[in-house]
Amino acid sequence: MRAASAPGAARLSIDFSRNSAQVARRLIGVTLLIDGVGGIIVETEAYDREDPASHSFSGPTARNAVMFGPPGHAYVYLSYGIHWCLNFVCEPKGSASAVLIRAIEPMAGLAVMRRRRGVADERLLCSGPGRLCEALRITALQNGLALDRPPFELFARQGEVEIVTGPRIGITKAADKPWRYGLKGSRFLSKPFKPEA
DNA sequence: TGCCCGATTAACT
DNA sequence: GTTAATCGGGCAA
Repeated sequence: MRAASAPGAARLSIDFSRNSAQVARRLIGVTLLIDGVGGIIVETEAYDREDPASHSFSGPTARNAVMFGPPGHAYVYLSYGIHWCLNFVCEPKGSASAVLIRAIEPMAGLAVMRRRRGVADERLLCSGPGRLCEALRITALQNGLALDRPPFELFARQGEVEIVTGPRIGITKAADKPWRYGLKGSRFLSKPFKPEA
């Protein structure tokens, strides 16, 4: 991955040559910008080909083709006929694994996001996969684009972050798998994590 | 070709 | 807590 462009910004330290669960964990705290609009990733979910809940479970199709391609690219799909969802494709290549970006903490372009979303509450701008795609204007146009060049920008997190895990949301298959990752205590999660036992 | 369902959200009761 | 909105993918016929 090439470093992000802004002067003085932390160099991107994550890569996608790992399985989706590891990438999902490492993405928490990373800053994602699209055309300069975005914020800190606070919630992700992992999917791979062995996973009955994954789009890639039944093999390659026109829709999920990007998942079977090289890592470090964006897989965007339409959910429930209404909402776009953004994923990052991971290694190992051919595993058709990806990480769903479920929520970000808005940091840049707040006014633009509010206009696109039609809501003023900061916590409702990007707290959910469909919401953040509307705020960042992600559509099928971004499907298949590389994440290491415009309009995408990724910045490594500043320090260590506390990460919580839990079952994924909105699925019926393999719903017990704890492949949801979140930034502990974040106010911008799409749903709270169950407190640790 | 038709039918069912979904990695969601917002507006209800 | 429940449900409508809304449409493309995937599978059966």
